Amino acid sequence: MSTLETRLQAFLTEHGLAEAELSTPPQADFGDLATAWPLKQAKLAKQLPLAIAEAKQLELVAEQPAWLAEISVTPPGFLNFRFADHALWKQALTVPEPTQFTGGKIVLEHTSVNPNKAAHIGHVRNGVLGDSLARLLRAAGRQVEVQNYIDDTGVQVADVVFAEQFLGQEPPVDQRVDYWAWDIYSQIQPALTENEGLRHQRDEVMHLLEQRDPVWAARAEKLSSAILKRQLETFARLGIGYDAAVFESSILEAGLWRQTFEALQNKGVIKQETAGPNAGAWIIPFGGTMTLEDGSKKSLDKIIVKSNGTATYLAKDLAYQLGPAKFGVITAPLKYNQQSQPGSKNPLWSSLHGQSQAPVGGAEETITLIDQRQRYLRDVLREALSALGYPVLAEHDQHFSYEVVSLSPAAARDLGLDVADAVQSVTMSGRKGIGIKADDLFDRVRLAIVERGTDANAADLLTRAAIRYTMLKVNPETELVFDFEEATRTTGDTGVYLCYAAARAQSLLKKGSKIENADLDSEPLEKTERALLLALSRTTDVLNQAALLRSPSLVARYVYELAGRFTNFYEDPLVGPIVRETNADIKNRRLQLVAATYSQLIYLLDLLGITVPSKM
RNA sequence: GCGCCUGUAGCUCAGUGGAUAGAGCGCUGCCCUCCGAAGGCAGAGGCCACAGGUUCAAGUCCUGUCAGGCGUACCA
Repeated sequence: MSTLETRLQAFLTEHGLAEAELSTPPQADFGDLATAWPLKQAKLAKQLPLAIAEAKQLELVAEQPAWLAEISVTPPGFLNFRFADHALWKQALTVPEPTQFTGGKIVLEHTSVNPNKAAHIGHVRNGVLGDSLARLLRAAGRQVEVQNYIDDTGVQVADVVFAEQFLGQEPPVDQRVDYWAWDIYSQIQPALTENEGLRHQRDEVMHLLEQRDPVWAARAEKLSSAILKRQLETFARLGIGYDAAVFESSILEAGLWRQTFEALQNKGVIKQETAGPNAGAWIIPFGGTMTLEDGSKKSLDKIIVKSNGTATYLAKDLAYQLGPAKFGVITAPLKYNQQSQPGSKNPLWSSLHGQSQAPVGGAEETITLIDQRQRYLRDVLREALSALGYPVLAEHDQHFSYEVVSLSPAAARDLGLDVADAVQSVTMSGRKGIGIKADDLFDRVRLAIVERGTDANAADLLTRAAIRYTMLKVNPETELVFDFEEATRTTGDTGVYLCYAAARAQSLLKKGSKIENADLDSEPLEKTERALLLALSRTTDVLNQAALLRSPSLVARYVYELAGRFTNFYEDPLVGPIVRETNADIKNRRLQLVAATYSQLIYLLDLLGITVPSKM
């Protein structure tokens, strides 16, 4: 069914206002939607905008459809439209559903935390955005496969495995392995920076991992598997699961990197430098140099294989992108094992020592969700795809970029850091061990919720709601300055408030008598009633916009608005208390509004991965 | 140097070229003998970083300046 907004747009197009853009008027009494079309036309038509508006008004009123109650004009030349209440009712009581998109499979990669440390709040932003985007795209009819890429052969894992040997430390039994690794990883960094010999040893470890040396590969696997297990549990607390875990080691073992390397050579995309600063390395030649502040010069070519023979992150990512897990233009077999995953009924296809075929990969389109620092690398990757002869695939690879999470000075001090007063925010750094671990945050948020007397099950769900909403309500391109006081808040513009609104609605429905065939138009609506009704009727339009822009944040902000409208209605002395209303028609229509609000809130919150506890 | 992102209330953030720039927190007052006070109402608080430009109309678009962050690493 077309929405009221699209019907109005079509109506205007029929009457020569094809370019009319609709917006919400600043005051509800002007109308439900308005256009400034007459103002735009004034110069072209050489008439006063008000005159144009009034002429157009007459023309439109002559053919005014039943679903429009009023077409009015306000200075200096706005055309305003008010929908008929019965049309709003019809729209609001229809289950919202975004327009269905067509297209092949989307492989959406998110989370992808290095399996060498505990997940921190920056990873949480990634996972929440990714999981919510997957839900939104699926609601809009797309087939989405969510992959978690496990970089188990990279330098970060090498660092911890090496540190484990070098520092002679074993993961203690009484401590979480991901927390232990977090500390070990940052502890080894200064030594690696200062001591070149040590660095060489570490590089040798990395080389052995890449060559799949049995001893070192086994060590790395033991560690990274244990850490990954913890990370999956962490994300499960937010209701985040995956369709597949694709391991870098399996990509190497399947020979995908070797094939990619050959293709890059054959197509002349890369070349080996014989002289200069990059001697011995394989590079994508961009040419040119840049001059640093100290006057020294640096090559702008991008290294694919280091002079010591190990591949860079970009190289392995290219093999992943081209291989069967994503676009599948390089067809070495990649096999999987089916596993259970925490907090999800769906199985997880894991490529680690995979043994069977699985319905993974074969993407028409890929979305890679990584923070904006990776922008340049994603651009280079797309350029390499193009150069290899896959310009269409390059276009079908999208980078969903978001800004990092940094720490407020208070949050940084909370970690024991010495922060100057003038500092605005503190960047997290895994290498320095500066950051807030996801589970630590969850525990603190949960504690704040439990302190209000919430039972365990509800507290878990509310924690999830609070965290997810915190990450979603902010525009992804805005740096998120994290603060404990704000994150643990249970009032105001929070996920808890959204759940509260839904819980109130549900409780009201339990107490109110059964909704019969109410005469919805028997008495005029109160202002807050109509504002709520109007919001309910707009939901499908908002979802369409959000799906088109691939913006879960848009949904999040709209849910807050909807919850606010409901609260205004609920608290309105002209409306409540509803269950004591004596006029049956009015009571029933109000309960009808509550029912619609409740089902829409549940539906929208589910798109955000938020489940409302029935009691809180 | 070059490239990308961001400058909106004390703080954290919303804001389709359109009408009187919004929310939460914090601050000041109110409101539970009535449907869940994790709520609501009212108030104070804004040269929308700055300067030009485009436009009937600019927080929004363009140019420049300033400030912050990030990238431009044989780290991912």
